[in-house]
Amino acid sequence: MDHHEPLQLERFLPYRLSILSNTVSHAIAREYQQRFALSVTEWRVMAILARFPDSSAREVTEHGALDKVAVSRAVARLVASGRVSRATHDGDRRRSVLNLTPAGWEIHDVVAPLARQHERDVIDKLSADELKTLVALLDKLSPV
Amino acid sequence: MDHHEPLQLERFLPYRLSILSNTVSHAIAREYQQRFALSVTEWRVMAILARFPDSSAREVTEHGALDKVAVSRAVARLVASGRVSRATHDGDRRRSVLNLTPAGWEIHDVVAPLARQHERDVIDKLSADELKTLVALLDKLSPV
DNA sequence: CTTTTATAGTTTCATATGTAACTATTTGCA
DNA sequence: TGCAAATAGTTACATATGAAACTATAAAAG
Repeated sequence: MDHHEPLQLERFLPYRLSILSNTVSHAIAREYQQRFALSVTEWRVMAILARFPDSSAREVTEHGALDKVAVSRAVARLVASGRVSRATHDGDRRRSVLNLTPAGWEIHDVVAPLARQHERDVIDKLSADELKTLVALLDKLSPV
Repeated sequence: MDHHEPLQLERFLPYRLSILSNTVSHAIAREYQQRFALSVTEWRVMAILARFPDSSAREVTEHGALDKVAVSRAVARLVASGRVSRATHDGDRRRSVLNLTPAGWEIHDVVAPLARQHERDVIDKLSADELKTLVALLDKLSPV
């Protein structure tokens, strides 16, 4: 009585996405991990603060779909290493106001182009139209 | 002299992929994590063994783009909990021959449909044509 | 007001993970 | 043969991560 139905992994979407995403993120991470002693989460927080200055920790978690504990820890390390400044929000003393410091921007300005180059390596496998289509499809799938 | 170029995260592909992938995988994992005391890696190994019986540990790492240490540990736990059997390969005593046990198949036959349902929840946001297109685009992007 | 409830963020603890070093076995080749 | 190099897998260590409990502050309700 053998009647199992294994997942067709090679066509299983969550699995495909996971492999692709990990491969790409990992490739980018290799470039900055040792060079700047920067974890993936730390870099992600920096990228979010570059794009959305004056964010609170919670806003960072929302922008990045990150865990709040992970953000708390990454921010602590980034503040300790002088890459991010932390102030208290006027009018709500629970909230933090986070920004890249000049040292943080310096790193950002090196890593961001590396990340862009890696993205380019990936998307160069697609035509302009295909890329447009892919982004549109991802928009449709996005939980947000 | 302020001339920084933050990544447009909301359009940055690696970032989009990572968020989507994490969100989907996490949603699936919630269902089996506590219920079967099964980690994500363990489930992934089980799914691979269901699809590719008699795999060695190395073959599992290749099919799943997983780390060999992660696989070694997951297999150890799965063998300990009686969900996977491990034999030695005839003719190469370094290699293991891994398979789901009946207990492993029982869990597989519960979790696989859950995973499929979650995939469906995601995919249902797309038309049949759109899904076809997405899979084709992912094929193009895939490192393998 | 002042008490309850919600929110921002941190800390603690147990577990997961990655890198590098290690063991065992096999293969290649002098 | 027999020894160097490669391969399968494990172990050890340091670090990362997630869930739950905790602190501090703010908002809402009575």
